[in-house]
Amino acid sequence: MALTLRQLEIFLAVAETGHVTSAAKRIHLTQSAVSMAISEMENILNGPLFDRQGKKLILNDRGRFLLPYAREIVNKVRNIELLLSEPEGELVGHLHVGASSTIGNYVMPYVVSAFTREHPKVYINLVVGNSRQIEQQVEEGVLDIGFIEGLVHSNKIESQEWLTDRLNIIANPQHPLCQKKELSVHDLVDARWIMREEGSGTAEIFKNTISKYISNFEVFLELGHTEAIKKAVEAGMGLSCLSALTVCREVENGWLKILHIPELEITRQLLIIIRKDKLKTNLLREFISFCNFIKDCCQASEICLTSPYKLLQLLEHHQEMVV
Amino acid sequence: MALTLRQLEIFLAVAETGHVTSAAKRIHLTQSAVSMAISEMENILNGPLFDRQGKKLILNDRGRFLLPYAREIVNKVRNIELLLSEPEGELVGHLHVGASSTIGNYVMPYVVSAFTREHPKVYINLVVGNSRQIEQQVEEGVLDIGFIEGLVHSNKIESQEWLTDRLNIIANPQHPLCQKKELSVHDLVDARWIMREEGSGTAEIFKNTISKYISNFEVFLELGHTEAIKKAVEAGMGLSCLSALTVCREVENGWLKILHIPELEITRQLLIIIRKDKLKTNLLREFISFCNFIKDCCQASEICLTSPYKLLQLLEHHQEMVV
DNA sequence: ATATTATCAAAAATTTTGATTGATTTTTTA
DNA sequence: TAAAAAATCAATCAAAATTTTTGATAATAT
Repeated sequence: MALTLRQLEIFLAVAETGHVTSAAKRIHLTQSAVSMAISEMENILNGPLFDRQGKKLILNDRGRFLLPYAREIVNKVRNIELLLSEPEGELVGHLHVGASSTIGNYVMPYVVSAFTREHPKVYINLVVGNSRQIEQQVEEGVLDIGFIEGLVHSNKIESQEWLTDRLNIIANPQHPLCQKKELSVHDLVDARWIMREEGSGTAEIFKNTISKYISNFEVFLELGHTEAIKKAVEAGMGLSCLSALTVCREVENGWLKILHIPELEITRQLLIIIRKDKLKTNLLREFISFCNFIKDCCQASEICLTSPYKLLQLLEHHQEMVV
Repeated sequence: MALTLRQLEIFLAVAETGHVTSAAKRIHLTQSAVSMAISEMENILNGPLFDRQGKKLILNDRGRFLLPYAREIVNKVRNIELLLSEPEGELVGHLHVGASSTIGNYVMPYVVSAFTREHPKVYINLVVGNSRQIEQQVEEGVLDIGFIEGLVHSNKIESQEWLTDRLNIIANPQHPLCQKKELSVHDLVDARWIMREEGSGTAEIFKNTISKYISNFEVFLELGHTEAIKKAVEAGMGLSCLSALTVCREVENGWLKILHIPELEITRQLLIIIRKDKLKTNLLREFISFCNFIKDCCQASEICLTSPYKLLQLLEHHQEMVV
């Protein structure tokens, strides 16, 4: 690669003015520097780019061919410099975000879409996996930031508390237990349970907790997907226990009902995780503060992010605060 | 305009290798020059482009944002240089050609050797992969041209039809079915099938097609390599279905026989793919026209490229036409 | 006669190198 | 298994090499 950007710039100036001297003035160089740069280019490209008509330099076919490319390339580099070097300017960048399954499927899509709506030049790549995988990829540096349930294992990672998730026991609204007020664990003895299969963190926590109260606790049906479980519960096949984040929309619409049982009020902390030694770019800092804002709002208003619409409401609020 | 093309090149090398030292080797600079160039860029762009993890340099969001632009710009300038600096006369250059497995193993070697025989100063690097990989590398600009079976996914790529491939059902010549004239699908009910294992495009197409006619279609033996399958069929272990390109030599020599079954006449289009915005150098243009010539000849004469010798015959014909 | 381009050697700026330092990773040893 | 030693790597600095730019001059066109 022998051509330089400088040469392309000089070429543009000459092509556009048609004169070496005026081009030199335009880009604050001496006439001699411009002349030499052009002949160097013609050397590199193995042939002339201009027809010399007396004192004028007029593009020949090769020069005409080069012109649009030179323009495009120079413009592109200028744009990039502007975008990346302006610290106060518009936010740009490619952020790699990871989230565990529940967060990744039920929360992050809204967060990501709201954030990119505010910062259209930002591209966010959302990776969904289990908490272990996400943590590992954050540690490796593949991901800039991760959102997980549960604990952090690596000592290279720092975490901060994000939203609090609640495990809800859900039932079809026509279910007999929904009619009763003041439920207790003992009302659940004869219930049929529909749960995620072995390996789900949510299911495990719930089984451990309820086993303390109900000795012969047994799962009636195991399903592989959260959505399938909700459908089964809606259909009245039994009860289940799922993250509030995954069921709040159905609850709002009255398709499912939550059974409040004092002994089984299980909450768990969602965490934001980042490598300790990670240098926070503007973009990353901004994204974190955006997430923290969402956290504050959710805590204050007990709102659950059931729709992009709700998040947008929060955002307007955010805008006001910024202004 | 502070950034230079050199810096972008260096940035690419570091981003792609993840290390300063290996990047330096790749572009024939010292470790120190590379290190300084990167920090100079980070200066110009007012912030880091990499996370330093011990000895590794991993792109951060700003670096990832820059990467595709850097690639594009560097590629563009390289293309322009190549194109404009190419002298008339003897063809020279390094062509990067990719081909999917069948084409790459059974067709391209002949094409490449014939082409370089005509143009001894040309070096061709032939990469074999699956169609997906080849397409991606053509899109990235790693490959100048690709040859694939199946469809193009990227909208940055233009394709043109090349040879037509046929799936042939093959049998040992002593196989009872070879004695019969006028075969139909129903004659295959009791056949033993030897196929490529799960994941082979060819095997998949065939299974889908024959399942329409034979309900309990079952594979008797799965093997990992095309050559192994041919050997097994030659040994009389059963029938198989393979691309005509891979079996035509054995068929010509009488080691295998093709069973023609009207319902199972499966053909598929082989494609030549190139980035839409690729500047075609003399070399690339010449290579494409060479491939098109081969296509025309194969269509006209129903010849299958079973040997370098046959291709040479075609070439003599080509020479005549040129002269 | 004036203005302009091309060319040359000298000056200025920049890129690259070689050597060194400090950190991290891998291998060896206890 | 843990500690010590060796090897590897990135960053930094000053010197060297290279490239770019200048100032002066010759050649050419209006």
